Amino acid sequence: MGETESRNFIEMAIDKDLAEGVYDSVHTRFPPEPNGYLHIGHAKSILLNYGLAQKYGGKFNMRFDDTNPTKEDIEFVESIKADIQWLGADWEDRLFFASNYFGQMYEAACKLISKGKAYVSDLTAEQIREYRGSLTEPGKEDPYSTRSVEENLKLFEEMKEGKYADGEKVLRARIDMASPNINMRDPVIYRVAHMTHHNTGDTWCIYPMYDFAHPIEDAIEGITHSICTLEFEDHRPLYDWVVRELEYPQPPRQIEFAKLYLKNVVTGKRYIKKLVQTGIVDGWDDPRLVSIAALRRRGFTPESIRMFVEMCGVSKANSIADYAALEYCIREDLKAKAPRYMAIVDPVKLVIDNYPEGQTEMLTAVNNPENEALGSREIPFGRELYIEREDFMEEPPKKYFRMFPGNEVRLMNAYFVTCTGCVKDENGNIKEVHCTYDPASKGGNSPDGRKVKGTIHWVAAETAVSAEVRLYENLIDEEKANEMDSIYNEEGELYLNPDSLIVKQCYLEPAFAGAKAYDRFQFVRQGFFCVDPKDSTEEKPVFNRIVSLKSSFVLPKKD
RNA sequence: AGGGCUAUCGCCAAGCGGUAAGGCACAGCACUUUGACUGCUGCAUUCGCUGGUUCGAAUCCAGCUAGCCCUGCCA
Repeated sequence: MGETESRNFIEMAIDKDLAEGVYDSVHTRFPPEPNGYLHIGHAKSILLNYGLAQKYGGKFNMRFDDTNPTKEDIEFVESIKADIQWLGADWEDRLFFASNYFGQMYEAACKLISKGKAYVSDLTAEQIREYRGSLTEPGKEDPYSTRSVEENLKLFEEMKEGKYADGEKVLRARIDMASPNINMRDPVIYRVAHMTHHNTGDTWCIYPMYDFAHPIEDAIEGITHSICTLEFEDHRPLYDWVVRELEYPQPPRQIEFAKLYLKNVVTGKRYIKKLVQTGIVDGWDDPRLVSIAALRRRGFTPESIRMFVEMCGVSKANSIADYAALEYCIREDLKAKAPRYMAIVDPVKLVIDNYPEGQTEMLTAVNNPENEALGSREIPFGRELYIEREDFMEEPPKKYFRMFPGNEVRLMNAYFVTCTGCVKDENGNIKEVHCTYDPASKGGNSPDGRKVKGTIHWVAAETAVSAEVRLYENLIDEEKANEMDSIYNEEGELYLNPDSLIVKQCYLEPAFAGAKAYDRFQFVRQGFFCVDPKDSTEEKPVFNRIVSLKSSFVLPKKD
């Protein structure tokens, strides 16, 4: 914790609390409801909470906020745990379930009743809504709010015992029906729900509401700073009311921050579900989505996501980050970590006319010039190679310095070659490119010291490994979305990019053989790729592009 | 009688009364066995608007404006 380091507003609040002795340590938590998959927005919260605990030498808890069995499923518990672990947030031995506190929450509710701060109401959901008033009008007193403490205690116990049907009775906190803050108008804190809970089974038929349960969960675990998103700002007075009325000695403090949104990505569950159903994406982990699982599958590393979250910062202003920033982070992380191999995505054959027919030789290549530790490899070279179609032009524009008739270029890690021309098929499409090589330039340097402007990559035709490569672009038609300033049209349909997925059979050098799921590589001049676990086998890996290098597709400007 | 929050470059974001950090994006140059990477350069006389206080205001005050959130027995 350097003195000069700039701090975000949450850290400043914590510093103040620590300085004033409100707390003597920091204890945070990540409290998801197990009702879906985690996405990039959750990553911010996880990393923020975990990071704060680390920074202040405090503790970080993992807690499932499972107080509503109607929306939750055990299925999500495991996926959430896996995603958080993958991100590197370590809760050590502190994995909790709010549902394990139901007994204490019941006692807490009784305490409130005894203090005259809560009462059982027979109003229906609809009546409660009517009595609540509106944004501009105050609410009306609940006719049942005058019941005695004894009667409330008895009724609440009967609720617990299952004497009442769902919706028949609720427990409400007695606060202020005229409060300008609607959350304070005698909020419901317990409801009846005859339903099997994934953790507590049929033990309970009453369940606490978030506003009541959450502060208790935090207090029980000794959380000091309960960090949540902006939409809960209005709930803070209620949070404070609960911990105060329950008389917790060192109550936690709620601090809110702005969620992380990404521009032009689909996050709505409804939409994703539809995309899965219609087969436009292949699941919740489709690489074009931004769930943690999708990002992992696409090849993002935990480090890159951490970098991205740190880069975005923490504030209270609603903001939408560019996906480009995320891409920068993965490039930054992988550029020295991933081996750089040659692969041809859009092949055209290159024939070296003066190279002996039938001859092959092995050439040495460094795996990553920026990282010696990654070592080197041997690559087969021969008379016939594949090169990238865009690396040859019969009539080059200005400043094009790759292959064109008469031009000499370097085949990366191999030889200097001089282009002699090309062969076309009956439709005028280029079938093969021809050249001659300079045997003295083996390794890629000419003994006479002459230079070449261009260096291109290649794969020997005979030994090339074929693999499927999926080139992913944004699922959303960005041009349209930017123009309309929304990813949805008037009918609520997404502006989809029809070319968000392009599948290609590509030629890879033999070094790719045996690539395993989630292995990451850089295809020289084509970007970063990750082995997609879906449909992949060791014999036949399927590659995903993580992000292209800008220059890969840059052609010389026309003037 | 509505309440809460927010507003600094295309996108994030520092700034906390002393004269606009940084990152992404973008553009240009240099370097290069990846047109990548790297390096250098450029990119807000101005902080939503209008007044006020002050020697001095993005920072303090007042009034506007715009955006987000809140009327679940969801979280």
